[in-house]
Amino acid sequence: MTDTPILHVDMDAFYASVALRERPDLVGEPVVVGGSGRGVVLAANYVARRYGIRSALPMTRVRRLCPHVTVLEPDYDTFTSVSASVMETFREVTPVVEAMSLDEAFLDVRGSLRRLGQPAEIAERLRSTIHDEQGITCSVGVAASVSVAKLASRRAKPDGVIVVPPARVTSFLHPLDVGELYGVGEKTQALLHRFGLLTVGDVAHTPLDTLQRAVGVHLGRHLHDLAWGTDRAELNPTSGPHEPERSMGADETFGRDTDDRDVIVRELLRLSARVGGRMRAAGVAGRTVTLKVRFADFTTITRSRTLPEATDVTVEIHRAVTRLYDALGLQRARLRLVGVRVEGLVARASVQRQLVLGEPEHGWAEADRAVDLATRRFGSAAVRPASLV
DNA sequence: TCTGGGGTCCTAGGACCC
DNA sequence: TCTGGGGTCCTAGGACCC
Repeated sequence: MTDTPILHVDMDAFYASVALRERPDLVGEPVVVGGSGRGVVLAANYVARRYGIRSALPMTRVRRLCPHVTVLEPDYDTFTSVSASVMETFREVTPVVEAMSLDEAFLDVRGSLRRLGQPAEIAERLRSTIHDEQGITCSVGVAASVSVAKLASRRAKPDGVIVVPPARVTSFLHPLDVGELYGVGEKTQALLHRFGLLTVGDVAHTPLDTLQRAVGVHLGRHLHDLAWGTDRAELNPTSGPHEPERSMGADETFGRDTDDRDVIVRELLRLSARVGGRMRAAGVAGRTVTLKVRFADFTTITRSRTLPEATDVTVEIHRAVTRLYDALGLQRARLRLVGVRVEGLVARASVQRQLVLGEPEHGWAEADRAVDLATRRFGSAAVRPASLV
C-alpha cells in the first residue's frame, strides 16, 4: 500500500529538449523552439529562461531579451513520435495512464507497487529509462491527488522528483501563490489578489460561500478543494477507446493584417478543408459551425450557426462560415486572424441525411472522399480546392 | 513586428415548451 | 389581472490549459 499513488510526469522543456538532440552543438546555449514572424515561444531551454524567456512569449520580445538566442523550427512529427515512445514507457509501469498532452501524463501506480517498489523508486526508474532511451529529462511529482502531484512536479523541475505525503500537503500548498492553482490564470489571480487572497492558504481559510460569491459557484468550489488538496485521485486512462472530441477547429494568423474579402474567403476555404478532412478521418460530423475573427487590435469575436443536420462536408462548412463572415458587414476592418470550428460532434454513422428536394447536394461528399484518398496517397499538397491553386 | 494554435468548460440571456 | 417555475437549445463571450 501507499498513500501517494499518483505520479505526474512532465518532460523538461520538451520541444526544446527534443530539438537539441539534433543540435548537440547548441547545448549550453540559449535556444527556443517557436514560429517565425508573428509566432510565440513554444518551449525555451533552461539557458534561455535565464534571460527571462518563457513559453508563449512573442518572438519579437525574445530577440530583444536575448539577441544571440538560437530559434529552431518545431518538428511536430518528431515530437509526436518521441511522445508516443515516452507514453509507451509509462504503460510498461501501469495501464492507468492519463495523458494530458504530448509531454505530460498522470500515472496511477497502485497496481504496480508489488512488482516495482515504492512510488519514488518507480519515478526514478522512469526518469532514467526516458533519459537513456530518449536523451531528455523529466520531472515527477508524487502525491495522493492529481493537483498536488502536478504542483509537486513543477516544484521538482528541472530533472527532479518530489514526493508530498498527505501529512505534508497543507504545508506544501498553503504558502504557494493562488496563481499556482490549476484553473487560476491571470484574471482570476488578479481578482483573488484584489480580495486580499494572496496565497493558497488564504483561499483555504476563506468560507466557501464567500469564495463562491467572488469567483462563481463552480470555480469557488473547485479552488476550495484544490487549496486543501482534496481533488480527485482517480484517473481517466487515455489509452484504448475514449470519448470523441467535442469540437474540431483550425485558425490561422495572417502574415499581415488584411481587409481583402477574397483573401479572407480563400483562407476560410483552406481552414474548412483542414477541419473537414480531420473530421472525416475521425469519422465524425457536427451541426454547429463557428467563425472566429480577430481584428488588428486583437479584439476577437465569434459568430456561430447551428445547421439542421450534422455535416463533415468541406463545402458546407465553408458556405456556413462565409455567410457568417458576410453577415458581419465589415467595411474596412483589418483582420489579424480567422478561424473555423465545428462543434457538437457525433459519430458520422449516426447521421441520417435528409434529402432536400430541389437541392441536390450530391457530389460534394464524393468530392471530399476523392480529395481524402489523394491526400492519403500523395500528401496534402497534392490536392486542394481549385481556388487555392 | 508585441501577443500561436489546439482544445475544454462555464456563464448568461433569450426563445420556446410544458 | 397578474404571476410561475423548470428544462433544453442556441448564441456570444470569456477564462483557462498545454
